[in-house]
Amino acid sequence: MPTIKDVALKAGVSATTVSRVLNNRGYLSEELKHKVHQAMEELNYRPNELARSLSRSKSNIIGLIIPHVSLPFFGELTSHIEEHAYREGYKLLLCNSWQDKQKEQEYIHMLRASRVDGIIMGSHTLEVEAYRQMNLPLVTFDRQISPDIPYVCSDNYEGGKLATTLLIQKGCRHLAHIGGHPKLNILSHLRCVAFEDMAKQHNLEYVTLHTDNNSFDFEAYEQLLGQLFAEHPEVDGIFAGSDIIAAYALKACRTRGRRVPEDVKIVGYDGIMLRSLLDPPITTIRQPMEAIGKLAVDLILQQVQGHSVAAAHILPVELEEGATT
Amino acid sequence: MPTIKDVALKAGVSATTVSRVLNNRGYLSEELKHKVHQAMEELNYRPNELARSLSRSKSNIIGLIIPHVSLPFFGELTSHIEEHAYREGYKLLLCNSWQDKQKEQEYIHMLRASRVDGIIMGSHTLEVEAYRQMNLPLVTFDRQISPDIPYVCSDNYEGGKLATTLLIQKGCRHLAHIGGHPKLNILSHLRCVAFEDMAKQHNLEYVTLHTDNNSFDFEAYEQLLGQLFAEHPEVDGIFAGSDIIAAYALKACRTRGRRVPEDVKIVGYDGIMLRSLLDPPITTIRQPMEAIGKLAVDLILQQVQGHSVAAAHILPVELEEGATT
DNA sequence: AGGCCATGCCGACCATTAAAGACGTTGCGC
DNA sequence: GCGCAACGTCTTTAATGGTCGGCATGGCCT
Repeated sequence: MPTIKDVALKAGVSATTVSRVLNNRGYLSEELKHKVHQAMEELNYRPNELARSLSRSKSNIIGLIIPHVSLPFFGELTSHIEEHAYREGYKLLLCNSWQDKQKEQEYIHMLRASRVDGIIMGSHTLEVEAYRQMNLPLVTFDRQISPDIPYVCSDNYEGGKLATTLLIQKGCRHLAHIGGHPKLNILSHLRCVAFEDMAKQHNLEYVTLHTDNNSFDFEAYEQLLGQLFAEHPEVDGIFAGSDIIAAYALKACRTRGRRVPEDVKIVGYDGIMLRSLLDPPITTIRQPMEAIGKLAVDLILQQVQGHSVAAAHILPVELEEGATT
Repeated sequence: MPTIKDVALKAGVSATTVSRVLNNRGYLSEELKHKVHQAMEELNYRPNELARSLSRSKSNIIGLIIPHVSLPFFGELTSHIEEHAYREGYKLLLCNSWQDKQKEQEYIHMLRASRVDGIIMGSHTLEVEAYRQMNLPLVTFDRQISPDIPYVCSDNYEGGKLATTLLIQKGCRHLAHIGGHPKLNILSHLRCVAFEDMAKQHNLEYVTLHTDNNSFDFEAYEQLLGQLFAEHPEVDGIFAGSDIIAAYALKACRTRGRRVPEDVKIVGYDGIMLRSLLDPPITTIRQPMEAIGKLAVDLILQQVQGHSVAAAHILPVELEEGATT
């Protein structure tokens, strides 16, 4: 790989001058620019980003820690984040935490050592102190860590309210909610809170089920649904914490001969693209994933530029009716 | 962020000694090691990977270019690649090419500029020359670019054969294949070739449909299936080029009142985890994704270490029967 | 005395950037 | 018409944070 010196030699100027042409800094004659550009092309030169990063103390890399890219929601979110980051001249270092405390901590260390300019956290298993200590631009998704760390999330409460209200309005009298995260500091838990509030408000019976570990285990979902139908056969309305869970609910209904939406109505959450391959299409609360991804990147960039940013960033959700209600 | 000098000062030794402790080089007394480690901990010191990379001319970063992480197959593959890379001390820079020529080229430039140690390509829209020019450890997935660039793929022909044979054996007489990539140099096209070979061998009628652009457009799949059922209502066996396409096929059958598997049988390809949320579970040809991911990483590492590697790496597939056959 | 062990010090090196300096030409004020 | 600053253009030097090799310096052991 040619270096700046090779270019300098070929163009008959000093390395600094090449650097100045690269960055368009200071006084540069047209002739010189041309000469240098030509030399760069002939050598197929690309400036070494490692050296640039070291010199400028800025890597233009954003670290992304999520539970797992292969989860549809996080896959889509990652796509959007990557796209906006790239558009702004940033690269994305991907880390799958598997929702594991130790992995998450290791990744944080690794990203700090790599001098990433900021970290977007979609996985949060650690204690508050661990995040505050890292002393780096940070944005979390769906968790409020402390008043000075910005977070992005969808309007979880409103989403839960919309979903539950729809079920009630469509005539459901025995409601159930199945969610993934029982932890209170995870904002998605507000979906559950809203569900319970609505059910109480309408004096309806309701059940709430959660996976006990903080994971995204597909088998756990199947088990939970089995449990739900065994213990509460009267349930006629399910608000699922994600579209994936909704898909399992749909499958569980079909297996047990419950017709959807006639006998049981189902509402999901997220609005992942893949729901289009389910049949019937599920009703869901759509999160604005693209906006979330863009905002997460922007909040990192603003912090990088030294601006202070607001803590709460709650984006609106939208009810999208399919054929399961 | 503290530097090696800060650690040296705190421990009362020279920076060289700290570097020696870091890299376990030369003679080091236990006492010294302890002293230095303590200083590092107290300062929460992490060596600057940018500086190390620059100095060693090795970044320990692998670039991954794929069409899109949010496609389930690539999401899962990415997960495995990331996991194995991390286990070997490598980081992963993620690039979604959107199957776009220009983006792919830009990403290649960017990754070279970032001095990644190697590139895993799961997206290939460019001409052969573009790949050969990059002069970097490279591994491609599902495409043979040239005899000296190693590639990893599943046994596409065998997979196509297994799928088609199963359909025939189960009594299908009017076969159809729906695939995504009509390009011949993409190895997954062999699935289609095997399909046609088998159909001919058994003297059966068959249709082959492809999306015309080289994309993964979900709507195109739906359209294609509509076309298939309109023009060839007699079709009773579908070999889909992916599980996603199979899911759409399933949906299309249901919409049109064709029972699966009684009237139409369906076999997919890939074996993505998400197929477990489909109902009925689809029969599929499972690619060993974890092995593919691991191998791709290993092939990069071997090249990094200067070993020459074999070109072809074809991993076995497995037929997994669900309830769509 | 010679060999091993443990550390320090110096400088080159990686590729690039930032700040300051050099140098010939002009223009301006007095 | 002389001194001096400004100007445009490029170069020199130092810094970024770490690695690495060589060489020097002791102390301890045999």
